[in-house]
Amino acid sequence: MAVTMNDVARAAGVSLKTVSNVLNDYEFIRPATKQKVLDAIAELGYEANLTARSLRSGKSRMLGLVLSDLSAPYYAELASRLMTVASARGYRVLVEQSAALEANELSALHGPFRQLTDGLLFTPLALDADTVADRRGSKPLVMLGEHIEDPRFDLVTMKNIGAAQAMTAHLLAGGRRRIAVLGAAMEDDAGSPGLRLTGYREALAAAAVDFDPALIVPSGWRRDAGASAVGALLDSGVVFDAVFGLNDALALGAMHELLIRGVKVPQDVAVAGFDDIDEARFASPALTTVAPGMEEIAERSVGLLIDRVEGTETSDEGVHIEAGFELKIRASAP
Amino acid sequence: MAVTMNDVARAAGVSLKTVSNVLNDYEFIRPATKQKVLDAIAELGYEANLTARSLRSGKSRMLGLVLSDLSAPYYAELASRLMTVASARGYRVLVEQSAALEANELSALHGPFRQLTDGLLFTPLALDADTVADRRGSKPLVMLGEHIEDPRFDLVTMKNIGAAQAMTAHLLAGGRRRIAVLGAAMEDDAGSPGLRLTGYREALAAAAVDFDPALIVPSGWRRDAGASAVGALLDSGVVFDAVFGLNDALALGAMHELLIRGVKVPQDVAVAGFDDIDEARFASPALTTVAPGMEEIAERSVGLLIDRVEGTETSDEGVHIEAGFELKIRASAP
DNA sequence: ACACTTTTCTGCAACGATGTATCCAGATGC
DNA sequence: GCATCTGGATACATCGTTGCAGAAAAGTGT
Repeated sequence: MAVTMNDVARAAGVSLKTVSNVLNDYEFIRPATKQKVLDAIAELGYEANLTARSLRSGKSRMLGLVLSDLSAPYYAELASRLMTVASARGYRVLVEQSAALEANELSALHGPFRQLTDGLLFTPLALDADTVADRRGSKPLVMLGEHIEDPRFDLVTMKNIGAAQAMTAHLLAGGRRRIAVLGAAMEDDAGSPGLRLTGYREALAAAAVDFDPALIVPSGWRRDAGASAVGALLDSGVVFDAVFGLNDALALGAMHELLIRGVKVPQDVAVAGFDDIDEARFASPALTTVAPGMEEIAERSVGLLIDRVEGTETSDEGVHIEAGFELKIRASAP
Repeated sequence: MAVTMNDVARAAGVSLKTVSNVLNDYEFIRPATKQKVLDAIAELGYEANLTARSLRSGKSRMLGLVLSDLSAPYYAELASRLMTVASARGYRVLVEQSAALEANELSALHGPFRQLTDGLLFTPLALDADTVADRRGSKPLVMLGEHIEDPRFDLVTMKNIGAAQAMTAHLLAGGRRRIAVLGAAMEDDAGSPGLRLTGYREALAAAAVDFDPALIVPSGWRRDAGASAVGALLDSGVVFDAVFGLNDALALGAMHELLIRGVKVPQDVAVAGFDDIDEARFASPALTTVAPGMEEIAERSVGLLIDRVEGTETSDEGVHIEAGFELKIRASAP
């Protein structure tokens, strides 16, 4: 059916292996021979069989991306960029959605997904460092976005603490004193929510503003979670003059609920988010948020992973990359 | 390194082929033998090598999804659902972004991407039917979302015309008479923009409202395009009392621009969109839009493609599925 | 002309699974 | 008692590549 290397070899009057050598840029081939082979390839329309190549070589030129939910705007934008960067280096990205469930994250690390890829970009939400470290096999793994402080892993992340602190400081500078935080559990110390909450507390401390646990509302990270979290807060009668959503979707959901209930943004309550998804710019009012250097994260994480896969990067300790951030001050919290 | 079938065979004291037979549910195996094999598999932690299986069987259990840009919210939500549906049937989805460029769409149809997958879900934006029909190989292809009227292809789409007509009728019923349309070129007849524009014109005709070409603004389909399109319209001095964005991102960008410029939504100008992405519900004001049956589209397109791949669906003519739609009337155009 | 490198090309085995053909043992039929 | 059948297992070839080792050809030095 399909044209194989054998057909090309026959057409070019050389051995099968010579065709392989041409395709793999083997050094010692006479230009004339090479040309014969290339001509035969062009004439027959030969395409290398990637599956066979992959079986033989053990490489698939695919990178795995494990995240909770591709429909979340931050992940969608990140995935899109990661694919573009990977593509430029000749790799494809295979996405696996974990729904932030431990079982799914485990199966992504251990199951067939791992086999199909040369390395993994992993956003752990349910698993802890030790569990991840126990994974079978030894394919490269780059942690993404989450801050699992562990020298065993490569990590590309953002300045969660610093950025949250800067944003909180901005809200404080705007005269806000009762800043509600949506999306973090109090006790939660690892992962983005905990880190961002830490940044928030540091900013409060620096400004000598009291920390009030009543302002901390645990919730999911989607729009509907933000809406119901802020709704519950309003219902509870807790007074607040700003809302810091630990991601943009959350913040936008919260802003929607505030406006629905007649709370003016930013006059009554300022709203800030985190991620700077495209949607934030076009919200009404436009959402003040943290741009966490997604471009940089995409480029460096894919770059690092491919370097690991190809053996270019060899350091024993995990490489640790932290992208810079930028505050985007917009109408929702000027 | 990895455990192979051979190791299992040795451990179980049977032949390699018997292990294969157990894994492939071959009928005639003594329960005792089967158990021995299963025990050995469990003990050694054997996992079938998907690449080898794929080389031998010619199937990869991967479906390709070609779309313009995964970061566009509609596509992100669709891709997420498609993956979930495919996963339930034991397939993975490999995404390829075309950026709506002809070259990329062609390479998705002809290049290595085709090889890696058992079938394609294809959203053609640049290619026409004949070009697609010319593709090499004969792997199943299901057209997605776009309405390429052609019996050669399977197609899962939405009621573009009917839905646009219903939405326009709704705006007319609300007393709007100067409804601007963003995202369509006048002459464009194929594809979603053209079809939705047709629905718009039909609704105008049914209500005996004159069609004014000045109200039709061609533009891209992203938020920034919507913002600049409506900005240009305002600047041009054309009078309008409603905006129909041919997708939600566009409509939301437009709404943002209107509000920025002090135009009241919906009092001065009503805004409607198309797609019902999650963001629409939480916009301020919430966006009136068309829910195009994405759930149904995801389920039926993946179902159809897998049926083709597995040979369950065998009709010679392209199967044609049209999902139902629903108007979501919200505050932006009550 | 001979030994010795270096360049150029080739054959064979292997990657890890599955399809086809076959073989063996026991049951069945007459 | 011998041919026939069927359930249960196996051997071998095969999918389309690449790694390894080595052969053939070409160049080098004396």
